[in-house]
Order: sequence, then C-alpha cells, then structure tokens
Amino acid sequence: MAIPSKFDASQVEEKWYAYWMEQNYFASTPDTRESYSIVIPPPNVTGVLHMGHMLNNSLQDILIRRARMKGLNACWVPGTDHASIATEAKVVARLKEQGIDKNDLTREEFLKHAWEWTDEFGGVILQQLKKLGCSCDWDRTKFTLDPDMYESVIKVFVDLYNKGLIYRGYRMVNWDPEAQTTLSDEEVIFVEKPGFLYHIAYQVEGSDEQVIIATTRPETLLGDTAVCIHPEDERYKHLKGKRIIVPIVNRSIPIIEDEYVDIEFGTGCLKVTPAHDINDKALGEKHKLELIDIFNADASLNSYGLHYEGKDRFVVRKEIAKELETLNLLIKKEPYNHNVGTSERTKAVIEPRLSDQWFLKMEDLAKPAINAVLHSNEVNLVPSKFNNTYRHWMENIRDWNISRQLWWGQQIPAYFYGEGKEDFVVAETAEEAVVLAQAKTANPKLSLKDLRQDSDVLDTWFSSWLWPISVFDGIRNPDNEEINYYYPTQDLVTGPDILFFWVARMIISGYEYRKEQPFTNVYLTGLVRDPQGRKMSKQLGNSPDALKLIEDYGADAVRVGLMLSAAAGNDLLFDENLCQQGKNFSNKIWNAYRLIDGWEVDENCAADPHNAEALDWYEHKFYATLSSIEDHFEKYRISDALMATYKLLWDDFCSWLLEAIKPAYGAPIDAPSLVRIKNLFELNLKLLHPFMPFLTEELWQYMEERSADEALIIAPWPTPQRVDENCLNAFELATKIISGVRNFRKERSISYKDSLKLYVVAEASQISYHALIQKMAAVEEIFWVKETPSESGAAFRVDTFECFIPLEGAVDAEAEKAKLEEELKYANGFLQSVRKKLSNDRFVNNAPEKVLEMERKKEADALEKISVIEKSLAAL
RNA sequence: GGGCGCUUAGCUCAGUUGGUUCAGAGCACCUCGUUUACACCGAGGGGGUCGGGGGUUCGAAUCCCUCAGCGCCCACCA
Repeated sequence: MAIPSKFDASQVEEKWYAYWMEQNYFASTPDTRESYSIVIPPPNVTGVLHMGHMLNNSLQDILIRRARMKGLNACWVPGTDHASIATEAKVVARLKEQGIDKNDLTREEFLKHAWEWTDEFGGVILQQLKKLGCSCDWDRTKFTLDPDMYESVIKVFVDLYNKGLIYRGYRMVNWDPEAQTTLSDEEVIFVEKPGFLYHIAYQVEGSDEQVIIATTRPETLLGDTAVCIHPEDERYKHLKGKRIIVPIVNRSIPIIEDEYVDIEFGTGCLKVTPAHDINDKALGEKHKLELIDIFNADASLNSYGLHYEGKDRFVVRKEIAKELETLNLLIKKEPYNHNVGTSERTKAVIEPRLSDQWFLKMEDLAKPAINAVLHSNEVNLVPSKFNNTYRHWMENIRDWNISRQLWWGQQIPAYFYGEGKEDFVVAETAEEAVVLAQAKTANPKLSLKDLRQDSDVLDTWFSSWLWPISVFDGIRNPDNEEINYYYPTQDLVTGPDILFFWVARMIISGYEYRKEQPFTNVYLTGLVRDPQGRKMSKQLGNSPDALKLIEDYGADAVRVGLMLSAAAGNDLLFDENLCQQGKNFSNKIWNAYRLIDGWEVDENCAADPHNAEALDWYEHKFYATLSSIEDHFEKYRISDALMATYKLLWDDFCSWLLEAIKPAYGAPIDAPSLVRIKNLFELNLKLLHPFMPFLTEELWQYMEERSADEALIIAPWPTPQRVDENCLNAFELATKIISGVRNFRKERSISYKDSLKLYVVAEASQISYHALIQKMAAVEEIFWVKETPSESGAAFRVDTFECFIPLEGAVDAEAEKAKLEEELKYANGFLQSVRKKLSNDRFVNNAPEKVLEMERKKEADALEKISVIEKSLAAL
C-alpha cells in the first residue's frame, strides 16, 4: 500500500481516535501494575474549549500517554464542574430572554431549567477534548453534581460541622448585588477606578461649628452611626464627647476617638458606617455603635434611604452630592482613584454586607498542607517559585465562606426548626435531621414538616476540593479498591490562577480525608496570551477559535505549537505561527517516512559498511538524546523534551542519517540497512507519540500490519542504553569537516555537481566516517597527508586539522592571506589570555586541578592551531 | 502599603553547585539552491559589552549592594 503524498490530518485523527476508543486503550481498572493517575481540572460544564484548556489538556495527555507507554496503569479521569455562580448566571440570563424571572420560579422549577441547560450544553467541552486527542478514561466521566459526588460533599459538610470546623456567623461578607449572593475573598477582584473624594460638612450638635469629613461614598452617610477622630489630633480635641448631626437624615451620632484614624488622610475625620464597611464594622463593635443597613439585596436603598428609597447606590451617590451642594454642605469634590472590589464572575461592584453565612475554619486544616509543600515535599509545585506565594496565603489563611445564595449546587444540609439563631441541626438527610432536632429540642413530636432546610448552596469549590478523592468514591467508601489503588494521583496540571481556589484546598482536604497528599506534583502552566502579550478574552476577540486551529493545522501541530513555548509557570505568547511550525514538523516526519518507504531493496546486496556506520552513530545519538529527554520529563520541562525530540528527528535523523544512507538515484538499498532504519524510525515514533499521537499512530500502522495489542499508543517506551561518547564525538568531527567543505563551496560558488578533492593533514585513523564525508560534501577523494600540498588551492581548519582543497586559478591569494591573518590574530589573542591566566600565581594556586588542566589543554590547542595557520601563511 | 520574581540575539526563552565545550536554542532574518522525501524544503551565514552602576573573587550572565524598567501575589486607609 503506497503512502499518500500528503498527510491529511482531519481524516487520520478521526480514524485513530475511533480505533483507540474501540480498543479501550484509555480505560483503566486496578490491577497489579503500578498506577499512574491524573484527575482533570474539571472545566465548567457549560464552557467551550479555549486556549488555556488546549494548553493544560495537551500537557496532561502527553504525561498520561508517556506513562501508558512506560507500562504504568495510566488513568486520566475526566469530568466537569457545575460552576454554580457562572452557570446559574447563564441560566438566569437565558430565562430572562424567554421573559421568565427567576424570582417567579420555585427552586424545583429553576433547577429543572438548569438541568435542561446542562444536558443541552454540558459535556460539549469534553467532546472538544477528544478532537485534541485527549486519552481520558471516558467511562469515568464525572460531574460535580452527580448524585454520588453530591452525597460526598454533604457527607463532608456534616463531618466538618460535627468536628466543630464549620460554623454559622453573622459577618461582613462580599456581596455581589447582581448575582445576589456572597463571594469568597478569592472571588473578589480589586480594580482601580476613578472616583471622587467628597468633603462634607457635618454640624456639631448644639454649636455653630461644622466638621468636615472626607469620603468616597457619600451615599452611605445615611447609615452613619458615628464620626471618628484620632485621640491625639489637636485640631479636634475640643470635640471630644460631643455629638454630631448627620446631614439630610438629621440623626444625632457620637464623636468617638480611635487610633485607627489616619491624621494625615483627608481631613483626619472619619465617618463610620458599620453596616457597609469592614473597618467601620470593627470600629462599631469596639465602640458599641448602632448598625444601620441602608441597602436592599440588589444594592438599591431601603427605607433608611428616605427619599432615595429604591434607587441604586450609584445613582444616589450623584444625587446626594447634588443635594449636599444645594445645602452648601459639599465643601469640596476632588478626583480620587481608589480600588474597588468587583465580582470575578459578574464584574459587579461588591458591597460589604452583614449577613448570616456558613464558614469553614481553615487555620488548623491548613497546617498539614503547609507542611506537605514547604517541608516534607510530599507535594511539589512546579515551578517551585510558587512555594512563596503558597506559603504567604496559607500562613495568613482566613476562614472560608462556603455558603452561596444560589440554587444551583449542593444545598446546605442544615435544617431549621425555629426562628432562633441556634434553632437548627445539621444532618445528611432530612430524616436524620428530624431525629437530631427532636433530641435537641426534647420534643419527640417534632416532624419532617417542622423542618426547613437552609436554602443556600455550597460554594462550587467546596465540591471540587474533594475531586481527587470523590472521583474514586473515597469519601463515601474510604476503603474501596479504586481509591486505594489510584490515590494519591501523580500529577496535576492547572493554572496558577486557581492555586488557592482549588489546588491548596485539595491538598487540605487530601490530608483531612486521606491523611496523605492528593497528588505528588503540581504543574502550573502560564496564561495563554496573544502575541502582544494581552490576556486572551472574549471582549478583545483576540482568542483564536481552538477547534478552527485544529481544523487548519491538525491536532498534532497545534499541540506541538503550544508545547514549543510552554515552559512551566511562564506565560505563553500564543502565535499561530507556532502551529505552522508544528505543521511543518508533521510534514517533515511524514516525508521522512515516504522516503524510506520508497526505497527498493536489493536482497542480494550485503550490508553496506558505510550505512552500518551511520546507523550505529544514530543509535548512539538516539539513546543519548533519550536520556536527556527523560531528564527533561523528570523536571517537567516539557517544551525542552519536545525540542530535543524535534532536533533529533529533524537534524540528526533527517538531515544526517537519511542523507547518509540514502541510495543514489535509482539505486537500491541493502536489506539489513532498510531493516535497521525502520527499527530506528519506530523508536522515533515512540518518542514522538505523546506529543503527536495521531501522526505517529498513522505512520506506525502504515509501516506494517499491527494487531490490536501492537498499536503505538500501548507500545513500550524505549529504555535507555549505554552510549558511546567517542562515536558521537567522531561523528561530530566528520560533520564539521563536511560543513567546512560546504562552506568552501558556498564562498566560492562552487556547485555540488563539481566534485572536489580534499586533503587533510592527519593520519587517516584520526578521523572517521570517510565515506560519509565524501558523500555529504560531494568530495571525490580524500587524501591523508603530512603537509599541505603546495599546489594552487585553499585551506581551512577544523579543530586542529588543516584541510586543503586544490582549486585551479580562482583563488584570491590576498583574500586568503587576510583571512588567515584574521584567524591568527584571534588565536594569538586567545593564547595570550590563556597564558595570562596560567602565569597568574593566584589562579594556579587557587583553581581546581581540573580547571588548570583545561587551561593547559587550551594553551596546547592554541599553539597547535597557530602553527597550522603560520604554515599556511608561509605557503602562500 | 507588604511580599515574591523577572530583565541574555529582532521575537520567545535555556543557561543546574561561579571555571572546558559559556555566551546558547527555536523561530524570524540574509545569501545561494527546482540534487525525484519534504520549498510545509536543503546548504551556508550574520546577529548579544547577558538592563545601568558598584563590589566580592585568580575568575561573574551566574554571588552581594544599588539604580531603572516590567510582572505577579497579598492587604485594601476613608
């Protein structure tokens, strides 16, 4: 069967992916082999594939494919995340389009819509991963809201509650007025926004005096319950103990003193609004101030807003400034930039708000997780520079607000039976709750219908932090075969943006629920940016369509393109040219095989010793490169591993080996050489397979008929062999001579069709690969001589060997001379610097013997080179 | 405001404990080439005082100090 002249990626990709699936190569079940497992960072169920997914899933596939070939029981668990706030926002928006208001629906009705949405779009992204070639064990696909996963989350909540680690607190939380839910601190992004610093006059009670306060949020004065000054502030000493009138509302509030106030800032006088500012809240508690919440859930003003009731806070800010102005109370309004917290998901400006929420105490839970990364190295972050970031966050960890005022998610298993703060019980089921409530209230008549389950759901991350355990059912059945076999997993590949959201918390839950790390290595990828260095975003429209890229270049090419510049932790400036480079590489390999495939064999022909020589060399080169590739993989330097493979294939295999053994036009190749080159090509395909699964499987299967257990995807990874360094060095010397001759031709515009004679001042035994030199440099004959011939021609030097090529007339003696003098000058300068070192006593006395030896060798080599050059000069 | 990191060829980056092969790679660039695997190619080539300054050392891209520029994380002062 003749191989097509072009590599048709799309057709090949579909064919082999289907074959791999059919043969169940991706599937894993526990057996006697060592396990190697990866859990996918579950993408949002409604998400679509973007460049970030392409990057980290390519990496995971490379790792898992290599592990599989190494004979490990490789298991890559795929799945999706319910992404409560993001998904709920999308569902709400779609309902709105259909004219349905979420508030008009019951919880059950809403969830029905959400599930419909999930079933419609959910998993699209998993289908897209298949196009990339991802070899996930699809039978294991999980969703964070699957019943078993749900159950695990609830079980953990109850357990942590019973351990006293989960508590309910009336706290200042981050309120997203658009999604109308709280956010964890991590979900709040501070953005610098232009605003104003308003200077407002407050009347001192029972006096004509006015006090000026400075604020960026004048609308909150409606909730002011004190004005605060610094106890040492001379300007305001006389005000101590007095009261002040809040403008517009005309409420009398106390003047309090606290060192919290910065005398330097603004007027040194601070209005205190405990309900709407975290610091003011603290002041309020310290000074026992009244607390006035002036906002509704959507951050419009409530009845405390008086005539502003119902209007949004930003509208009120403007209007109240105007009113103050007409009252002559607005003294000054100066432009002022300040940081404003915004919602990561909805971009809405966050309001600090007091409410009842559920919290998880983190400090003690974090301890083993700190130790694992920073001391015991049970978990390695790659690159390790993230250790510092990790430490800082973990050592200053705050309690985790885990409740969300949403419906899409795991409903908090707390059941209320009364109106009191403590009138609730926590249980896995309502039935258990009844029993608990009866006991707690000492009321045996209390029944199911007296219980009202907390309407909030849990933070999405409260389910994904269990992911490496729950996908193997290790929460519900902590001693099952799967969890014991696959846990801990080996590698986790994800972005540093979710180091705290997800990675740190998984480590925490791992130690809490399995007493050991959830994974050994965390490979943190960089962000994918556009060629200008900007983040890829929908708004900018600078993100290429991932699937279109695969269509245009082929999945293998896109993978190669991404890997080529994806050092761990470094942002990657993605340029489509990288995919082109990947495609070029595909083409190169494809054609290399076409060449081999086209060779006619002469069965009668004995093995050509020159071919054997070159094949021997490549074998050594291959294994030398293999060990460096293994080293790169050990250190998670995936792009280096790929680059080493790339150069091995392109330069060593194609440019040197294939050219070396390529038969002359129309001539056959000897059978033993063909067998060997095919074996070597198979080794190449194995090395390449994790990076370019489709192309390599296609070629592998072209080479010969393979049974199902001989597919490349499960072929054994090459094992390192002893490498003969002398062989590699000798070959390199030969290639330098070849390059020398080629350069000689180039400089003089001598075509390869014109054959040359080459004289080398050396013993024939000092240089190997004579036939190779002749063939690759198009040299008709090599003469091994004691002295440079005196005929007309030109010389060049390779290492310390003088090479000479006779050439009629066309040699410019002056130019030759100038060139030689230039070389001589450089060599002399080099010699001088070496001798200067060697004549320095302090160097000779202090430098290690090894270094001295090298310097002496350098000196000897330089001397030899100088003598060679001088001889040539004399000859001219 | 606190902490961490980065600055090496036009671009993206390697350079492990200071010392052969330390100034490198890929891409881009320049020159030549239709030699039947590949022009998605081949052969050859140019290009950096390793951000500036100072110091330690026999010796610094590598260690220390300082300045400049950039990035990230944390906190969030009205």
